[in-house]
Amino acid sequence: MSTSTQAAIIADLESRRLIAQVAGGEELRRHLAGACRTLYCGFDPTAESLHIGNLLPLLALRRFQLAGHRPIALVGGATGLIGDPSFKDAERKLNPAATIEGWAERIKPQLARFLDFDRGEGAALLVNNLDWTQGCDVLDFLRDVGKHFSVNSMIQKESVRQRIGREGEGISYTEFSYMILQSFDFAELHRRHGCTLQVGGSDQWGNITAGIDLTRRLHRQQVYGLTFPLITKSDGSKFGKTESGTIWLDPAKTSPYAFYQFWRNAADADAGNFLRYFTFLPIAEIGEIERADAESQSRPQAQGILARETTALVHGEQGLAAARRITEALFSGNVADLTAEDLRQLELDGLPCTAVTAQTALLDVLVESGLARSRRIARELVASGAVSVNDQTQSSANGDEPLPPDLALHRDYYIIRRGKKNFHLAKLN
RNA sequence: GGAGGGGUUCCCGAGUGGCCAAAGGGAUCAGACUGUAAAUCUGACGCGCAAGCUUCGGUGGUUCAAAUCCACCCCCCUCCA
Repeated sequence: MSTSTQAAIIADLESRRLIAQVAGGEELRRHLAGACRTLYCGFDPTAESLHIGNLLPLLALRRFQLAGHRPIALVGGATGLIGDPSFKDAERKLNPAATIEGWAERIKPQLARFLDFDRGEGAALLVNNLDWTQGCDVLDFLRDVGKHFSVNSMIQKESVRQRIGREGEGISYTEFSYMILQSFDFAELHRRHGCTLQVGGSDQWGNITAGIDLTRRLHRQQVYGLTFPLITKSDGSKFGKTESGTIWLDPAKTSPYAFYQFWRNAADADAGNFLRYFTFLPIAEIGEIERADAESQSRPQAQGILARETTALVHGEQGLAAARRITEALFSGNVADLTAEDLRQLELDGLPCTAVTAQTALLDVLVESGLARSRRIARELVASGAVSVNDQTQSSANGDEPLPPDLALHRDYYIIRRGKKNFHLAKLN
């Protein structure tokens, strides 16, 4: 690995607009040049799977590794027990320790998937901060670590200020201590593995700088920090959520098809940035895509490329193939052309499927499939012409009728559609 | 422990005895226009085909009638100790 590559990581991140804040500035750039450095990013187990909000830092670790550095993915088995209060407007309820532990175990392989653990001096590491926090003696911790923190400066941090200053919500001592734990992680990773850089979302700035301070005080060593920008959407809505909720990385929770569709539906104004943030395409190529889309009067290419790249990254070529098969079948084809095999494959590929009988009324199919929340809503949808079965728009008259048997594709399947892009398979049995 | 302020439909937030399934905003859904985009416009948004039924932290009470009044309880916030 050449020197220039290792140093170029910062320029690459800059060109992708991935740098929000840097602790160390020019010094960090020099530090990264010419040697394989160790950096880390933490991921708390707050659910049974990571979600696309975690994708940006995860991919960044990979970018650093590709540039010749050594990434450490940290699972917050300990910090997950406490809960990060940063920019959260309310105290969160504690989950049982066993739950957190289970989540941590499920998250590990998701982290591992993006990193290379067999790469000589740059080989990635997967650690759990529970390993050095669990047996920690309270008195020792307060004396050796706590003494380095000033509550005065802790309450100044922007990340917790709203919880302390404003009316409405307070902050427990538990959550307030989170910063100390995360700081200790950084210092400990420096001691154990020579880690000199922590990266994270910009909401982590306060925790990262606190860790830099602690490492200096504890080990008299200069370490660095770098944060990524908060991902925003052009319309101001929250990134990473859809009607159906969070976009997870676990294919059992968000199918590759749903994942693909999420990206495919990115707004024009966001697509370019998302390509920079979430793919490894060269920056010049991304610029070219943007230029072409801006000039062309027809449908843009960016979203399709974005969806293919990200889906392949997270779900592999097989997942991508499945996602594209479903997309092809539903959006560009004539469903009548689908073979029995195709339909079976759609079900296997993860298109949601519900079993129905020859007696189930359309309204009930809509409710059972989750396409409508209640029969009353289902009725409304049908009345407004939002529901189609095998490409045939249904009218109110059909609501209480079962799906006509002669309409079943290959005697077995119906493709139920609500609105423009919500599809569901109904299987006759 | 003391004093004060609160808990309303997914969220924010009005409502202080009937006109309340409950204002307004947001989110969401659908339709129109499009390109599976954005913006815009229209409609829906507790459950029910309907009659009607079930909601306003919990329980019990007052009343012809309660989200609104009373009692007790639970939870949250602020300040003091």
